[in-house]
Amino acid sequence: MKIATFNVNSLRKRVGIVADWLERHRPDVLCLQETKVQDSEFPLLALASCGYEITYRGMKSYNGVAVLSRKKPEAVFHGFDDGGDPDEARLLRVVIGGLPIINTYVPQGYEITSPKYAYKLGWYERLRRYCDKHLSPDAPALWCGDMNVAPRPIDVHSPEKHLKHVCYHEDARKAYEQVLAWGWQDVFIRLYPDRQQYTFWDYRAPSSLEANKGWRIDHILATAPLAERCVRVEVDVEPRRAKDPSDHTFLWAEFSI
Amino acid sequence: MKIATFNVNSLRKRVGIVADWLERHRPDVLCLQETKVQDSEFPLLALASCGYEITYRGMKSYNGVAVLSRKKPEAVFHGFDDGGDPDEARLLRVVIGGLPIINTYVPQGYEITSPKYAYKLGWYERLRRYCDKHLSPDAPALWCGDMNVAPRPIDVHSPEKHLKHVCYHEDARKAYEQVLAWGWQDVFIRLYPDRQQYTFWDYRAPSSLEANKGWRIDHILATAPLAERCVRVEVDVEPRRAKDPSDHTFLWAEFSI
DNA sequence: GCACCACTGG
DNA sequence: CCAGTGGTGC
Repeated sequence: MKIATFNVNSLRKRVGIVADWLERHRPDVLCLQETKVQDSEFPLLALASCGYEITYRGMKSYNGVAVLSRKKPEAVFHGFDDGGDPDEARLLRVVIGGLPIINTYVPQGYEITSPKYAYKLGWYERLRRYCDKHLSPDAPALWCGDMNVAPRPIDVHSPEKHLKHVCYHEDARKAYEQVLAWGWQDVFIRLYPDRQQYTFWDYRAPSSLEANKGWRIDHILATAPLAERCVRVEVDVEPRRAKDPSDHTFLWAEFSI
Repeated sequence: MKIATFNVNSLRKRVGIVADWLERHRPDVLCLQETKVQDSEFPLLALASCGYEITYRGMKSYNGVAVLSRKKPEAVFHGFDDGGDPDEARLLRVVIGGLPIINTYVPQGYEITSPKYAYKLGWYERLRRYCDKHLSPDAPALWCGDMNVAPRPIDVHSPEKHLKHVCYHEDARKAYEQVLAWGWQDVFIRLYPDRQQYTFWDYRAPSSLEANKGWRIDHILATAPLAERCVRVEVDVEPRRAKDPSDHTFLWAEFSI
């Protein structure tokens, strides 16, 4: 079983990249973030020939998540159900062949002094409670997405420069780790604890890609019984080097199921 | 001698189309309108390999004219010199090998009830006086550009529907004809009085090109001694069918000199 | 840097 | 429909 995740940074702009990647890699499931498209504008037609079931929830301008799967999900859940703030099309949970899969686009947070950062930290707390409510750490489950957190120094270039960055600041890493403590294992770290491999390179730093100044902020996590069966995890850098790329690239994991 | 004109509708977006066309057609002179680029942003580098002298005057957002010529102009004049309103980078006169060439992007006029339309009509009056002042109808001279006037019924699809259109309204045609009366001959009409051939197809009408619902509003005119030597005039529709086209296409004329 | 938005212009 | 502008977000 092959699972992939990709922050597409506008699906309408990147539908060709996504279709090409699906053709070549044929994952069972692809989680997309930052589709940036309202449901009424979702490019279903351009993806139709790929042969994937498509589950999506978007809004105008910002955020938006989608799950493309070879099998039709038997259940679909949109957003948090905690009665709190709307989650702005950042969370999608599907169940496919009995396996729950959570796809998240976690708030970036802007600056550590910003209310947006407090919202990010709170979002992780809500997510921890969401896991408590809907999943069991003892049963197979997956959590994929753009977490906007680089969990370790190795996961960001020049970590010492980014101690106050919203994606590396202590509080953000702790908030993220608190969700992991529920029962998630990062399958990349599990298989390759010493490997440095980024998934995101900022458009703004002109040579960020050439100089490999990136961040590992997109992650695939699994509960213990599934994590044990993870046999391979890869970042495919090629789409980041393509014409008109997203600032992120694809991360995928293979499970012996 | 081959002379061409093209409303490029943003030179920065169309620099590839222009360079390709120059390579294939090698005109002696190409007049461009609606370059929509400030002089400081003019894409000189992207055009450098074509081997043309480049004369230009632009502004932010709107208008902008340029002349590309195989020979360096011995004189260059920007705008009207009548002490009136600034001409907004709509008029450029060069002298190349002794031949005066005027390149104009005539105001469109918006609506016939608009002050912009009055400005258009006045612009033609100023242009007539400009010809009086700087040129002789008895000496070779060229006037090329987007005139925003379809002079005859055959020059617009469904003329009866466009009687109040700023590019076909009686007053606009009269204002244009008053400049012609100074001593200009439309070389297209001169050679092919019955040919229907448009140079502009609106982006907004989705099938304007497929249904050939266009306008002939780009023109090449010559004074009598030069017009007599015009041997061929063509509209090249191909660039209008290219990817990311301008809404206009190239018009060119060949003179036996 | 590169998406998005709303707006203006033709 | 497709340019341009300025603004926001990451």
